[in-house]
Order: sequence, then structure tokens, then C-alpha cells
Amino acid sequence: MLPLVIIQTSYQTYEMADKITSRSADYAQWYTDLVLQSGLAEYSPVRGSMVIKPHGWAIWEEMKSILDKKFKETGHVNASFPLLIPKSFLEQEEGHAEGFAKECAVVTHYRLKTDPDNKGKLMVDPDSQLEEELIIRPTSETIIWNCYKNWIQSYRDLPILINQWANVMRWEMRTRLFLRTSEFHWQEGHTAHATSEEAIAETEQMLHVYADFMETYMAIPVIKGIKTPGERFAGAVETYCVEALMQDGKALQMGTSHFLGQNFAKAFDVTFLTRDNKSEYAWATSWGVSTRMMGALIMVHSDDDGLVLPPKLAPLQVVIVPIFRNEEQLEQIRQKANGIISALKSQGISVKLDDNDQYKPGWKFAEYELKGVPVRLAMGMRDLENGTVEIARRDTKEKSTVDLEGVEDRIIALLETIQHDMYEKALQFRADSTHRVDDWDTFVATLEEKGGFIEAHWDGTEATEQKIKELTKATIRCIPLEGDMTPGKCVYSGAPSQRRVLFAKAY
RNA sequence: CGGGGUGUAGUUCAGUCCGGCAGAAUGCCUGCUUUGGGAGCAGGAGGUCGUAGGUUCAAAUCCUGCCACCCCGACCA
Repeated sequence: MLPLVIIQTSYQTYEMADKITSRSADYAQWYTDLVLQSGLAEYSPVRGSMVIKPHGWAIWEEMKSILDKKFKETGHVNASFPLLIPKSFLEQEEGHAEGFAKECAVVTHYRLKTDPDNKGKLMVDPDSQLEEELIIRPTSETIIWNCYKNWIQSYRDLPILINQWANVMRWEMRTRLFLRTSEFHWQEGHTAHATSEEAIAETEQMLHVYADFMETYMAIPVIKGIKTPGERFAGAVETYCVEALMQDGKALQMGTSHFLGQNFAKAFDVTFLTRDNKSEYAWATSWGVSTRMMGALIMVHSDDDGLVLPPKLAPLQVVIVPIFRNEEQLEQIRQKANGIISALKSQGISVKLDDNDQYKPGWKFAEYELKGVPVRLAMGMRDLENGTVEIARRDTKEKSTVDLEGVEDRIIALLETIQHDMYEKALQFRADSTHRVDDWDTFVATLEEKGGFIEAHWDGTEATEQKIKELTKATIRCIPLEGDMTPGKCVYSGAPSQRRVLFAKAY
């Protein structure tokens, strides 16, 4: 039997795209239009869940492979734990149980049968009710720590540094493509350590791994910080996070890393014997980033013409559009293009020639801009005669005609320039959108008129945090790890404050 | 779960008020002409009008139930 050959088609599905709503007209609609029309994802028949289409999944795969490498470089290994979690496991850790109870999908039966009263229809077989309900994992701490109980007896078994790539489910009231869906894909690291210090170091290390990935590869500047008790992960002692600012001035939490203390070890009775033969509970961390990062990638960089992808995450980095009238001309262009393609591929650049003759060049230009391909080359007979090629960059839409000779080096340099410029542009936007505020009226006015991050003093109480949220819908995104440490007075209550924290309206 | 809205061609929607042959655009198929910023013309295929019932000579249209989805508010990576 012949092997089945699957041809990669994510850039070959041509459809006429409708107009994307402009960002200035309706930012939320722009986002939805862009996700749908650039072919990243579409709605599924089930409310709250989405289909991630090849182009969207290809970007996620780029993210995964880079992160996976970083996890392994820092000593982690991958494993896979079950999708279904016994309800009793979830009950073990009190804070955790309370935090997730309201958004769990529950499996109660294991069988269907044909409905005797309704031909051709299926019904849940009442005889198949489960003794104990199973929860579709909203996160995996409980089932993993149930395993760790058996894996950990001695300090010699520690640390355990495991990551899993998985899908999880949290039953959401209101959903948005990539940003909040009931089912989402992520990675969750779950580590066990002999000491508190080591666990905290792990938590911080992974936060830095995330931040480095987001800044270097996603070209998104992030603020590293810790969450207030009110915003902390259910079951954590301390939650670290990375926060980014979107083009509409709203913040997005891009990842979290939790120091779980001994909460889960105690809940699941995970003890080990130390070198001096004393029994101790293990120390834990967990950390995750999800397909939500796709939303950040879109909202930080893209424009009214479509996606703008940083070269380091673009599944296709360079596209060559030939301009031709007949097959002979195409063949001539193809020969020149093949030289460029092989030179670029040898440098690890992904590139393709779009020689489809069903669409005019103008159509292809618009299409690749919509899909976010960082660099586009156009080659026609005029170029062949002159020994030139037209080169266009997606982020600025600048076009220039350059000598064909040495164009490969120019492209490689341009990809680096684009990556760099995208980060700088986002950094500048964030700087322009970060406001230092010291009084309540300005605080409210700034949120209403400008949005963005607000650096302000907070008295440290949950009551004040809640009140500010009620009045302005802004939340404390984090207490930044770096930054201004000078004391002052709370912007709301006037009570003493040790330092400024970061406020914003958030997704 | 409260308030509002929508279910008609692959998609977006008109038609519903006032019952009377199932429509448009776009996409799809075929052919010819085009090709340096989303091409033009000609022909063609495509529907159980969400679903179940009721009223009527006649229902996409009126009435009732059910279902689904979307938008706005209370929870969240």
C-alpha cells in the first residue's frame, strides 16, 4: 500500500475575505474579524469552544516548540496525565476546590442508548450512572499530586520537574476566541521540591523563562510581578505573573507561575524522608501559558489589514509572488526564485513561491498581508530584465526594489530588523500608555480617557482593591518585581502605601 | 441566571408587518479574456425557510411549545 501523502495546505486555502472592521471603529469586532478572516480559528458547533485552524495551530506549534525546548533546557521532562479527575480529588485542597467548583464540566454517565420513545435518537442510559462523578480537568494539580504521593518517598526522589501539554476545560459564561474559551490548550508544569527556597527559585525561574520567550520571540514587552491575594491562583501561596498591554489600552495576563507551598502535599499526604530521616511535606510549584497568548500576539501587533507576525513565530516567513502572463514567463521567474528559496532554506528560513495562477498578484498581496507573512517578494518580467526584486515588509508596509544579487542576506537582515522593530514599537506604545497617578480624580479620568497601565499607590487591603474594581472596573494587574519602591499614600484611601502597584482594565 | 436580539443557499442577509411560484450578494463549478494592489463577461449547480405542533383552500410569513446561537450584565488562564 502506498503511503498517504499529506500536503500542507494552510497557505493554500484561498477565500475572498470580507472587510475587517477597523480598530478605531470597534476594537472588539476588529479582533473577531481578524481571527476569523485570517484563518486562525472559527466558531465550533459547541458554544464556548473553538476550532483552531491550520494557520492558527501552526503559530501555536511554533510557540510550543520554542517553549518546550526551554523547559527541557531547564531540566524538565514531559508526561501526560488523565483528562478525567475524580470529584473527590478536587475536594482535597480547600482553596483549590472553591476556586474551580463553579466552572467544572462533570461526567456522570458512561453510556448512551437508543431512545425507545423517539426513533433514531440517543438518550443517556440511566443505568450507566457513575459511582463517583468525574471532572474534566480545569487544571491538573490534584491528579498529579495524587501520583506524586506514590513517586516521592525520599529526598533522593526530588526534585520532580514535569510538564504536560494538554487541553483543559473551564466552563465560561462569556467566551472570546483564544482569549477565553471553555476548552483551551496549554502547558502546565508541576514540580515538587525538598525545600521552600528551591520551589520559590523554580517559580521565579519559570516566570523568567516565560518573560524571555514573550519578549524575544513574541516581540511583546511584559511586566513581571506578583498577584495580590485577591487575584491569586486557587490553592497557591504566591502567584507570579507576566502582564502585557494591548493596543486598546487593556491589559492581558499572559502567563502565571505559582508557588504552592505545601498545600497540595498536605492535601494529598505527600511526604518524604530528609537526609536526617525526618518526615516532611514536599514543596510545590505549577506554571502555565495557554493559547491565550495567541490573543496577545494578535492584539499587540496586528493592524487593520490583518495579522502582523513576528518573524520568529511566523510559520511562513517569506513569500514570493510571481507576476507573469504565461507559463514561459512563470518558468523564468521560477528559476530565479528557486535560487532564493534554496539559499534561504539553507539558513532555516521558511519560504515559498506562490505560483498559483488562479489569483492575480494584487489578491495574493492582500491575502499574505492578512495572514501576517513578515516579508513578501514580488518578481515580474521587469525585475528579470533589471536583475531586481521587489521586497515588502509587513509590519511597516514599506516596499523597495533591490538588486537580486545578495538579496538573501538582505532578507535575513530584514527579518531580524522586523523582529526588533516590532518589539520596540510595542515597548514605545506601552511607555506612552503607562501613567503615574497620585490622586483619585486623575486615576478615574486617566482610566476613562486614556486607558493603559496606571502606576499608583495602594494601601494593601483587599477592601480598597475591591472598591476600586467596583468603581472603575480596573484591577491590580500585579505588584511589579522591579520598579519604583518609594512609599506614598494610597490613591483611593490615602492610607500609607509601601510602593506603587500596576492597575489596568483587563481582559 | 436576568434583559435584548437572531435562526431562510457554503457564507452574509432580504422577504415575515399585510399568508399566494424561494430571492440577492458573495462563494462554488464550466468556458473565454485577464495578471506590478483583492479582475471582467457568459453559462451552471446549490434550500425539508432551526424544530414540533396548531390555524387556513394555501404558512418562510399568523399562533403555541421546544432547541440553538449572538449581544449586554453577575464568574475567570
